[in-house]
Amino acid sequence: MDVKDLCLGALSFGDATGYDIKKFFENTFSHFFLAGYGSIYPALASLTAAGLVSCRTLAQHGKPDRKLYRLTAAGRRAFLDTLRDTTPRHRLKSEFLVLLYFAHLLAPARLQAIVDQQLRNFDGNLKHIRQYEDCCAAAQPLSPGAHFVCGYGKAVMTAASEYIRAHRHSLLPPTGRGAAPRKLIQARRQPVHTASRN
Amino acid sequence: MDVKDLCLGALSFGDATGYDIKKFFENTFSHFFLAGYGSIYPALASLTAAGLVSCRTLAQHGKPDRKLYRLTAAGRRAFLDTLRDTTPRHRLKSEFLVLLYFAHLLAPARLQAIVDQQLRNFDGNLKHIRQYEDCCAAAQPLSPGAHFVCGYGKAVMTAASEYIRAHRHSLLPPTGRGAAPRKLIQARRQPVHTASRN
DNA sequence: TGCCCTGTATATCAGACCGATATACGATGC
DNA sequence: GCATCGTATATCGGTCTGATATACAGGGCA
Repeated sequence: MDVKDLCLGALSFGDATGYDIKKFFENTFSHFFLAGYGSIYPALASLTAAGLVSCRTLAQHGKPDRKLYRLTAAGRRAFLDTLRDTTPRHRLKSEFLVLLYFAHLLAPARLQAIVDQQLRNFDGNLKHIRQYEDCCAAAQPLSPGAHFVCGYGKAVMTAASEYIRAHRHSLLPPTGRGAAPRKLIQARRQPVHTASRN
Repeated sequence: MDVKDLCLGALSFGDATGYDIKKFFENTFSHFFLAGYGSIYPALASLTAAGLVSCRTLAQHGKPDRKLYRLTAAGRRAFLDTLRDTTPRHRLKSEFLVLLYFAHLLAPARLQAIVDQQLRNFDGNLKHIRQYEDCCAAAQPLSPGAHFVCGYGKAVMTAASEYIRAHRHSLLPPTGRGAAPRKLIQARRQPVHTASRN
């Protein structure tokens, strides 16, 4: 199950350009799967070469041509095969937790900043899911699958936030009154720099 | 923050071989960061070339030589810099949730098998974390960071399991008595095939 | 008017990562 | 006697990541 398969899945809901597909991933899969243009465009080229999608080019004034992709019969079959045969993985990669594992090497202010930032990220993601649900539900009821994965995201991120809020204090040194804690590492104001994921 | 940095972190607890480092990742970071030999050995080679770790070779009878790596002063500094400067990411990649999003294209039996397997995976991971805590705590108390990330893993995976158990029924078609649900995709017995991650 | 930023839309590229595979041998299990 | 597991190294093709390039329309703003 790679980006190619995900593109087939996105196209199973209707024709789309690479740009649209990325939008779809961001709206729909943001909390459990993301792909950048660097994955999507090569994937679409490869799918076209394999005859799993067809492509027609729509000229535009000024802007680059839109390339509208459509699932072929073979593509639809290939996607169903993937759904049937994939052994699904489920994997977290968290530099946030790595950093906290090394809490003993972090300055308290830095630690607090990291934790606060992660809580804000969870809040943002939760808000995004709620908006997605509301916005889609306005058009037509969410499919059971979509509803389930949104609920999953909300449940897990809410639990994560609660755990962090309840236990963040345990990461700080015991703060023995006056026992000035050595500053191991200076905290540094960080530009909020969200990775671009082009 | 890449595998190189994680290797520096692992070596901050003492000298180790590439093999040891992988074991360390599996024991300690399994639920939020994993790296295979294909990442670790090149990383160690590159760190050695950069002077951030030193390496001495211990001959063995029969088996390949052990290459024991040690953090240099420069390596320790580089690691602390990374801890101070990294903007931590936190990212889930779940084919499991992708599959469930497309529940409408899955045969009910397949759906059940996927969900059951994921619940077993969570159970296994939870057991692993508990064992790690018990086993380490026997030697010396867990560091606050280690304790926190273990608790995080347990909280999140418990919440995920509970959510799945509570809502899995919503993924099945409304099962109108006798309204034989079309079998869209046959379920297929899968060899339990856990990815090797060499 | 000029300037910058955002949104639409394509695409490439170096570097990192993933998972499979190869090699080798001792010990353990059946 | 043979298979499997654990120790220990390493490479490799294929994929993914994140930065960057190009190009123009439209809106905000001074």
